[in-house]
Amino acid sequence: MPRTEAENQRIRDERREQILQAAIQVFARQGYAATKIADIADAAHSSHGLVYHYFESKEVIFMTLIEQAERDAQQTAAAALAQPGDALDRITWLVTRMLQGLQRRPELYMVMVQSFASETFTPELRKLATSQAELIPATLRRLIQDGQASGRIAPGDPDELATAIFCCIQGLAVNVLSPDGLPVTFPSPATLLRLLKA
Amino acid sequence: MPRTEAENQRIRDERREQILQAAIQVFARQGYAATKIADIADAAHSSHGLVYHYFESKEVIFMTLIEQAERDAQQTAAAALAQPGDALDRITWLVTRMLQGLQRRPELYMVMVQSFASETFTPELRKLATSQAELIPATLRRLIQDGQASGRIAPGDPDELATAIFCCIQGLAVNVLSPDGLPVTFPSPATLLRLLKA
DNA sequence: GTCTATAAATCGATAGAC
DNA sequence: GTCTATCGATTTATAGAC
Repeated sequence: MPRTEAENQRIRDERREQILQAAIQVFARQGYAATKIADIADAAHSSHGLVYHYFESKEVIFMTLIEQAERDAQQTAAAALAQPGDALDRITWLVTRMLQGLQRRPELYMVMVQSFASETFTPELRKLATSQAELIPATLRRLIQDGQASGRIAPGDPDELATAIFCCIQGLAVNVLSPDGLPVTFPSPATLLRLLKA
Repeated sequence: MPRTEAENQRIRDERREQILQAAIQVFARQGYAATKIADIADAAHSSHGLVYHYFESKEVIFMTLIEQAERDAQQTAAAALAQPGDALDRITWLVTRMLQGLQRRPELYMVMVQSFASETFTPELRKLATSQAELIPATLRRLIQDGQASGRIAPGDPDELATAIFCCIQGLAVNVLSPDGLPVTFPSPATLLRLLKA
């Protein structure tokens, strides 16, 4: 009794996702260049031939992950702006959410960091990475300006403050995934938001 | 007329240093794994054969740079603790110095980040990297505790605060060197130290 | 749908000429 | 002291069997 087409489709979808999940784990910890297709295949419990059956190249796999991360970031940014309350409430929500995301899935943040930290990627990927890298800081900056206008956030260059918060998040991503790194003490949202305290 | 031995030595020293400086530029921007010996040779205006005349392997070059960065960090940490004034003055000095270093030589910070951000290095190098990665946060933590004891620094988990400051520095290193990154607005020391404001 | 075998290209490292 | 030529190992990607 042959498999139905629907079941084949399900198997393919699962395998593809399995490979992507394996890839993000390895990319985040070894970096793109140091990651071999065989590493991804091993982590996905498949042969390396199968990886090429589902993806054209190593770069396409990475690109797929970056696109995924970008959609995630766009949703987060939009949700932050739509949050109830005033600007400070929205920033608090945004920072809290990113810190949570960082603890739950640090790999996603780490591949984003890598995507715009290396000169070796194709222009296409770099363009995607940089546009993404600007999204969160831009959102933060805007909210900080709003909060300063209403007096709930202390004065100071919004650009500096947004950069400080964003860089802290990125630095955390690097540290959490550090192989033999001692356990990182995550700053609470409240701690980070001291930067903005009026 | 043959070259004197002293002159030969000078030539060798210069070449070696030239290769190291070329290497740190390339490593910081492309990452260790993506960097080819040929890239370093090109940047140093030499052949790749010559690079191997001065260094055993690619890893030894990287290791040499990390050791250099580690000595630098140790001196900085020691100097911070020996600074006049109270704990807050010392932290201010330390943060200011790191931010300056980051603007003058971001490559040094970037290779440090890379050294403990990847699983692919030898245990020896990893050990060096992690011990270094702990040095600055530990110094910060200690100074924060001192400052809190004397009341000049606001209460709060010293570990969280030290992590936040340290991660921000590291995140900045990544962003400054981002290839097509828009110019990064460096937070001033005062901005960063809002985290500690009593 | 999955695997093994292999082709093709790349890169770290060495040898030897000048 | 510096370079070019080359070896050898690794790795991306493909072809074909099951």
